Amino acid sequence: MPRAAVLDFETTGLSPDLGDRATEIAVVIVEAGRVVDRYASLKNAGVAIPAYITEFTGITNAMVRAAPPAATVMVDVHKFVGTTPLVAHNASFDRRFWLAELARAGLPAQSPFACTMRLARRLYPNAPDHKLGTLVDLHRLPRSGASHRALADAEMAASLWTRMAEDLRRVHGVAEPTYVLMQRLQTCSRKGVAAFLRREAGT
DNA sequence: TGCCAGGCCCTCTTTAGGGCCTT
Repeated sequence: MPRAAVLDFETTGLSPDLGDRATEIAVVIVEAGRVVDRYASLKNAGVAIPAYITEFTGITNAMVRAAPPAATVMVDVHKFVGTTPLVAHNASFDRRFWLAELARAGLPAQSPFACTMRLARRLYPNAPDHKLGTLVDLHRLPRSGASHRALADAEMAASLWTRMAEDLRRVHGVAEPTYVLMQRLQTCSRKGVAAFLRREAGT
């Protein structure tokens, strides 16, 4: 399995277009099915965190006030990720914040995104739902740290990504489940998944 | 003025609507 950077943001809300900001970021680098590096930091974006968000994530205004400036963190994490392709659970959410936070810091965004939620909907259509926590429990993957904190959620998404690559190999007979293959799989129609997998397995 | 996410994905669809998922 090729190198991938699994990303998770905690934020003040759902939309950077409405002024929401990232309060924490974590990136877990996976390579050959193993975690080989980690980055995590709270970020001081100079905005207040709504009480319901603090209740949800455990991240307080005092915690982000003591954190490095948002731009500093983005410079660091941008360097950390480099050209490694990105992965996130419900990537459309993290991608919007990734682009918005990089733009605010004056940094270019080049990495592609793959989405563990879209992949899971195709590989595990009968799961009770496709929330990250449900899928982690379904596959009995480890839960480390507090849910709804960036590093714990990034670790869980990384475990899920690795598990999906394993399942492509072991269950579906795909010899080499590359990042690009998984990115293509996530855009298959539901009816097209079986044919795609048969084609990739050469059967 | 008042309201406010957005993209995916299914279906009783495509001249649309509503649930899911992220914080």
